[in-house]
Amino acid sequence: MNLAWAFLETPIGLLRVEASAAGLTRVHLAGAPQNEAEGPGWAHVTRFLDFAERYFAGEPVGYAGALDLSGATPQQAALWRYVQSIPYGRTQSYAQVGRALGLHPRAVGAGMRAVPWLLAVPAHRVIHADGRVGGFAGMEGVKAWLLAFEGVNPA
DNA sequence: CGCTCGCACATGG
DNA sequence: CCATGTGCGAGCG
Repeated sequence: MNLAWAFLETPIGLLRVEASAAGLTRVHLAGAPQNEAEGPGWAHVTRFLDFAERYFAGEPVGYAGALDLSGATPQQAALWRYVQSIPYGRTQSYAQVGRALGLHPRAVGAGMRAVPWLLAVPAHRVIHADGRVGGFAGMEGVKAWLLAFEGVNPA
């Protein structure tokens, strides 16, 4: 697959944004920057960069561009699409998401773990039913930072 | 109250 | 096969 990518310095670290012609394929924290690569998905990359810059500037925006779901299972696709609809500054528990989609709470956690896109799919807005932040692929600090940044009560 | 245990689902290593 | 980004109910101090 011919991919395009770019890097963006943000308050939570260096972000690497990657996309195919179908949409974003990955958004994650990278150690060191590499050369950018334009390709079929470049438009998706720039669209995300625009969103990210506004997000970190404090605007209550959400990424509404395309995501490349070619590698996702049906459950993941449904779950991620649902999570993408959770509005800025709001949170929902794993159980709530599970009830909305007919999935076991634990299955929701499993699905969230596999989210390939930081920010594009606001996985950080899904927390424990009792208010605890929960895990975040080994980066709980990032999750807590994002929630605080959006003005969510620390709990 | 607070802590532990067991169970249920889906995914990735 | 096993350990997760969980929730809920039960049991025990």
